[in-house]
Amino acid sequence: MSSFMGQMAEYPTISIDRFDRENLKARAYFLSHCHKDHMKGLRAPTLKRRLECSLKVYLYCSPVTKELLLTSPKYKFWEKRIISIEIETPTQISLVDEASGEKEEVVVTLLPAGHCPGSVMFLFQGNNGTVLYTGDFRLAKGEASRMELLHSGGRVKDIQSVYLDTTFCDPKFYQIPSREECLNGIVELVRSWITRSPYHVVWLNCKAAYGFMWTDWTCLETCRTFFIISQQTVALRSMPVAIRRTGESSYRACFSFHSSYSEIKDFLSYICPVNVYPNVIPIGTTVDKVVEILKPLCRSSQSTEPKYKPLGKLKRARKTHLDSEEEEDLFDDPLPLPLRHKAPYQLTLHPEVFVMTATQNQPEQERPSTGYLRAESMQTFPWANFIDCEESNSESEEELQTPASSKEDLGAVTRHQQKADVEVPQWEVFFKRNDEITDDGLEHPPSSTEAGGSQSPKLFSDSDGESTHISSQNSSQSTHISEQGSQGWDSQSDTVLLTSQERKSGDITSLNKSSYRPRIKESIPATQMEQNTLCPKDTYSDLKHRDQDVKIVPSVGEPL
DNA sequence: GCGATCAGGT
DNA sequence: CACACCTGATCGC
Repeated sequence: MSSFMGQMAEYPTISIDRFDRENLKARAYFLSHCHKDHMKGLRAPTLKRRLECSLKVYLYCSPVTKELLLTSPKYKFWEKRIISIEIETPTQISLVDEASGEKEEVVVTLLPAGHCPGSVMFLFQGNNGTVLYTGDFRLAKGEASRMELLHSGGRVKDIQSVYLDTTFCDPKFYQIPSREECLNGIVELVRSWITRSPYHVVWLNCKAAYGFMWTDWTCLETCRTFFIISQQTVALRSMPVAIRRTGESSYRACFSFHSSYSEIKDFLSYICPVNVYPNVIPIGTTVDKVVEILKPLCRSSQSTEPKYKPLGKLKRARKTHLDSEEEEDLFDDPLPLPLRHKAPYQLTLHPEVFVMTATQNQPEQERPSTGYLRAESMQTFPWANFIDCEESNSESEEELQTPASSKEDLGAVTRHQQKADVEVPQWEVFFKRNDEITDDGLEHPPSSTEAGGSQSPKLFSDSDGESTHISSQNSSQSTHISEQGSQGWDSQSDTVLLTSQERKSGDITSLNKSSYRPRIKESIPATQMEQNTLCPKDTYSDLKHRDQDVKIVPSVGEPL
């Protein structure tokens, strides 16, 4: 829970992620992402009144955040007062005091934060120095080094202060399975199930409201948070897959939308600011403890170090305080580094994946195996190798198969897929079923005859029943930017069934491609064009880095 | 009726 | 333990 009060020391007329109290006087508002704890006061009558009086006050955020925010009618009054800024596009903003006319210019750059859809960090540059507000972020080791706009002249920018997401800034969260590890684990688990037959489907039971306002698989994004408990962290460090079986038919994925302790340290030591301010004080720790951890990574604690160091040296220096094993490769490239995001940004996976057999026209006795999904099995599954997949399943997961499918030979999976056209299960029935039993919490499976022929009643059983699901390690509540709550959304949008149709249209590994790929100086969307005026790069005289294009937004009252 | 806050839940 | 919500109860305006 963010304890950031909204204002930064260097630019106190700006308010970020807080919209109450002192922030009601801000000259400009910034929203890093659409999570409620970063939106305090955003729809309060006091702020609404202020907007009506102060016509020059705007809210700046990413295009995705704007869309998400305006999805809720409760925030519609912001519609004409939100200016979306493209990712990685330095944009000049005028901070005007409406009473005195006093004006201050800042350049803000949005950098992907990897926390949830639309989430960004804000990099401010102006007369009071360069400051970085991370919001909530999950960045893998080395990702800061790949952010071009954090660099200038081949080295990291001179950053005065970092306002840092310290949610897991505690050694007990030293390592958390990476996005990629988690994703790979889930993808393999899903693959191992759905490739069995067209009737083996995966039910993604999504409680998150806005993970699914997109329409295809490449946007499997939710804002649910996964995290892991410390004891399991240790165990998982040796595991290639961040998934473990938690019940007869349930799996849990260890994942976090916040950077781990080591990732935080990696990030901060790379940025090496003069000051660092924790945005979050985790329960059980104190500001002092967090600062004690972070301060040594700041410039002020490294008096012997020159203010600027070539990155190559920085990289080597990092190893003195980071006992990391695998960062060699990440930092060997000379700067400015090309953007080569190995790990996708903003790719988040669904918390709960119900794996089940659509047993229409099939006998029902699928039997999920018990115990852990073996890490070794996962490892031996090449991405697009169904044969290996089946071999790995042959023992422990043999019981998963229906009698019908268990009789099939190893090549049957492919044939199944080819036959899917004529044997596709009636997915509508599942959804309908789901709707009907929603209030019962899936406790009461429909009769097999209702669902059509030999439809397995266990299809709708609870997670400990015959179906299988993957859920978070510590199930967390989903994010609803809509004030309507999840009920405000079609219940079908809360669940997604992965079927053979999807398998045909695109390999499941396309999940891996759903990355947000930041582009520098990308073309401006029409909406952006309407709002922002592109101006020559040298118009902002205070800008320290004239080699970068800067967009200027009309923040002083021009009708948008 | 509304918002703020808290407790308890996932 | 930790997130980011949810619902429901209570209180004050």
